[in-house]
Amino acid sequence: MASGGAPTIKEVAKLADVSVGTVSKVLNGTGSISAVVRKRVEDAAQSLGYAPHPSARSLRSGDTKMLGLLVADLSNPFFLQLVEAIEQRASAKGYSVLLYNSNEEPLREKRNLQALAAQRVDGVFVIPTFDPWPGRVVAFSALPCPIVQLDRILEGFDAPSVAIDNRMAGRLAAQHFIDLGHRRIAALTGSTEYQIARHRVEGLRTTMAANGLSFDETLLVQKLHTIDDAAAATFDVMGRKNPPTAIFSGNNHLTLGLLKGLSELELSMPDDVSIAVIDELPWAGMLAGGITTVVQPCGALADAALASILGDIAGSKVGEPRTSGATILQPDLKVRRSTGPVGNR
Amino acid sequence: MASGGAPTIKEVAKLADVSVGTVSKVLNGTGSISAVVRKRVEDAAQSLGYAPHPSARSLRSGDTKMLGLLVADLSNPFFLQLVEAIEQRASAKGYSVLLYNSNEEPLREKRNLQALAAQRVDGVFVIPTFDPWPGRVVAFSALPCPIVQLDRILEGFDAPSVAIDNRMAGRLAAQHFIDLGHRRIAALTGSTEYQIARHRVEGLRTTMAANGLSFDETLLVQKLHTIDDAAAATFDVMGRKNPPTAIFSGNNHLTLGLLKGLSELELSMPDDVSIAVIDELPWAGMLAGGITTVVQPCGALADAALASILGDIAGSKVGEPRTSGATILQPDLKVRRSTGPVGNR
DNA sequence: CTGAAAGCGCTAACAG
DNA sequence: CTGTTAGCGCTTTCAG
Repeated sequence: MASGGAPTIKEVAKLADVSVGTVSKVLNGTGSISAVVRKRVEDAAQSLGYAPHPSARSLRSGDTKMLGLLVADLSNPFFLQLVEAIEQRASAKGYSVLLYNSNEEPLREKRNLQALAAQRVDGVFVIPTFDPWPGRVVAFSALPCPIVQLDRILEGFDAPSVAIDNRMAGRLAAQHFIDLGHRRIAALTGSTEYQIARHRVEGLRTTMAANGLSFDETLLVQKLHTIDDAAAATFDVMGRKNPPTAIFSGNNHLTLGLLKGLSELELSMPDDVSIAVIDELPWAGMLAGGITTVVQPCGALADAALASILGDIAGSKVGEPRTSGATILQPDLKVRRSTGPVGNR
Repeated sequence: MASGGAPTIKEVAKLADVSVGTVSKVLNGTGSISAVVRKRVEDAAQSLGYAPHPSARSLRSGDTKMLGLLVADLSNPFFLQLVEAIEQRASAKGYSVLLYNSNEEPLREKRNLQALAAQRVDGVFVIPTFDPWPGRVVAFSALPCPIVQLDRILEGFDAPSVAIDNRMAGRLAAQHFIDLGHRRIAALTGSTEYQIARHRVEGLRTTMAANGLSFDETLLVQKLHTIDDAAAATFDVMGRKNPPTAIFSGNNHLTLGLLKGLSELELSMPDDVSIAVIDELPWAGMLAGGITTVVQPCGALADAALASILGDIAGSKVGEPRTSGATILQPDLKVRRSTGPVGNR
């Protein structure tokens, strides 16, 4: 065995009896090369199993063909779907994905960002953690590459973003409930200090109002965080003398608590109460009939995010300013058997 | 603004009024440097926000500080937990993780492997897809870096592996059932052409035998793949004149089908039937009482896998042969309320 | 159309 | 102890 490591462009050149420059041109399709030489080079590269050394390529060309993916919480099924969709599309475009999970820990997000910044990736997708850390927006802004925010949009961070119309998400659920005759609707939601939760609740409210209904504010349970929070809230509202006939859950996490609460109360859907939630729980199909869900178009979100990054990458070459538009896609209501007409009680 | 790009070692050298070699030594802790110079260099690097260019570093040193993670199916909650555990540990050791999802598609695994091979990562974790593709073992063996197989072990692929004792997993479940008085035990399992499923069933069988019981082979439903397969199998066995009092599910996927089947049959656990399954479903807590589960020690698996890779990386420097031992860890039975004593029917 | 050579940023040998 | 220098493998002018 002659050489220990992987074949270099030099060896290809020697085998094809041309210069390294020529090999590079052939393999990159730059410059003009005669057919015979092209063939010789391609054969030589093929027979040696040559692949260009990424570090050497990057060092010259300045790009890395890698994209960073900074996820607030991998165990959130919705974020995971986003990760899957992005990985697939990035791969198809010839990019590799560097994955960082923040696990909803601000400190971890900070460290991940530092690691990412040192990596010289060509672009970054970020789903920010819920809780901020000091200097976060500044740190994100200082990234020397295109960045796109997904789902959660940071206040004051002027970078492109891709998310759904969260007001519409609330509206779809509310209208569905109303169409089924529900009037007493409860809502479980996170802290409305954050845009997402606020918009979702706004959607509920405006749709109720548009139908001439007023939202019973005592049935709006906010600032819920943990699964147990949501379960407790479920206990609370369903235990009142005049309980709601329908419950809305504002995210994946709270839905788990809602289901847990209902299960412990031995209430069944939709007979005892109708529920509609935001974000698909992939395994909810095991519940007979499934759960009526406002689903986000993960594929389209990933497409838009990747387009934003790649457009920015191309744009940066001609010195264009970083685009910072907000892409807003529409969610979709999937009606399943957790919701039914009111009044069988 | 003077320079457009990120600061280089040269600029640090100029600012600190030393040579680039000295800067390199200070920053890498190699060679011996006087305290004053060290301080000057560190300050200069600090104030410029200098971070070494990874491509340049890699080109010289030959390593990339990146690890590849080739996952059969990201949407499998168990694999996802493994990914989370590995990412966390790799990050802590200063490695970045390149993620590739095969989505159980052999072709995608093949393409991912090619991409990975071209990336010159320092090591690879692989959870192979269930179905093979022509030349798979050869392709994996040709990787020019340490590799470790996780969970699924490829027949004929002589590389280090980390997995649990799958026979023990079957034994734990069987013994638990038997202790509760169950005698008619059904099992849902994948194709026993694969080691994992085979070992799990073996564990069931030997434990039954050790307790003087014989396994009713008509209650062993093999070659199940989809969720609907498992649901149909559940319908089948529970619909017999003499149905089982307990059901075992061999993996995450089949558990979903089992739950779906039971839900549609309106059978409840553990009153109508006890169930015990392999692999945690993170969201199963919403089912009142949870599901009795044989859990795999994800953290320990990740630790072992990383140690194997890093050990191999260190080893390869002194020219040691690639270690190819199989690390086998023990699973753990978490008893919850889906199992109960037999005979309340 | 093809070859020669510079140099991306860094590390490691070798001089001093 | 510190500086100088030769490349790592590749792309890209610039000559021919």
